[in-house]
Amino acid sequence: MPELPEVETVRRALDLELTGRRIVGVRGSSIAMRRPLDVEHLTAVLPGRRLATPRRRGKYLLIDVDPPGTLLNHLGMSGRLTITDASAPVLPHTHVTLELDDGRELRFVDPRRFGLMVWLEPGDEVVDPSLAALGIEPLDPGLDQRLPSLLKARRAPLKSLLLDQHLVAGVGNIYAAEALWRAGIRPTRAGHRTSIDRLTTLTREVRSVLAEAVEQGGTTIRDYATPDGDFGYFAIHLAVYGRQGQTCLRCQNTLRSDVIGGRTTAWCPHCQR
DNA sequence: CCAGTATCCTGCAGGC
DNA sequence: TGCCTGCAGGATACTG
Repeated sequence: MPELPEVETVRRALDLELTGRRIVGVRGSSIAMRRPLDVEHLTAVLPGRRLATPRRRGKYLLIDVDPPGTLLNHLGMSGRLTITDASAPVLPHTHVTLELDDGRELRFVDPRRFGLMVWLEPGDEVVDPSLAALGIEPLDPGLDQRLPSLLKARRAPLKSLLLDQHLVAGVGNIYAAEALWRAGIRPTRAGHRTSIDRLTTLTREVRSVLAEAVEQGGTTIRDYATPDGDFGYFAIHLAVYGRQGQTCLRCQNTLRSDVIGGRTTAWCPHCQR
């Protein structure tokens, strides 16, 4: 579920709520996830350390602690992080709970187990295979300069290329569809058959749709980071995602949907060329 | 190297 | 009502 804006929103909420808190205990059970979850290991290393300001890379959350080390998290499709009082009921599929020194808990819930929570020693970050392979950070300067030529060099559909985390890190199925609609480009169009001008437009729309979504999440974050609440996910007003069969907001034609690279993609056949 | 497909897992909506 | 199927906002191993 979560794409870059949702992960960034969670990151900000964690920073606001938990930075400076000390971890006093870890609960959970080891289980197969995208990488094996090793709760014994987490229990061995985390207690006594304080939460520092978390970082984000693509859709990965890097929860730094002091003394230094990092809890690497990915929410997959169904993952959630919640801050609760210790007395709050434990949801099904709660895999890891960090007990904090103020009586609250940070819980990682992930029914589908496509997510990830692993410990990184200082220095592990640069060699971690997932992190090391990530492409451009879409909100960093340099995206405009680098992404169009990367897309131009590939023959796959632009929709698939936007989802490739090795090229640009953080775009998922929703925001890829939205950026293509904003740019007026059909999602099946091959990278190498698109002009650099249009790829530049697409690149700008990728950044703007992500930035807007982050902004919207950021403006309401305090309401969501309530002590017993989830961090909500924020979707900006969506023009195409999930709207197949409905009217295009730009040209009033009917939006359709196709499976591209195995992922359902809604788009407008009239104004996306 | 690149492009495309299968796969991991659970929950839920929709059809019968 | 219950059962079955397909699909879900992700990443990656594998095939050709």
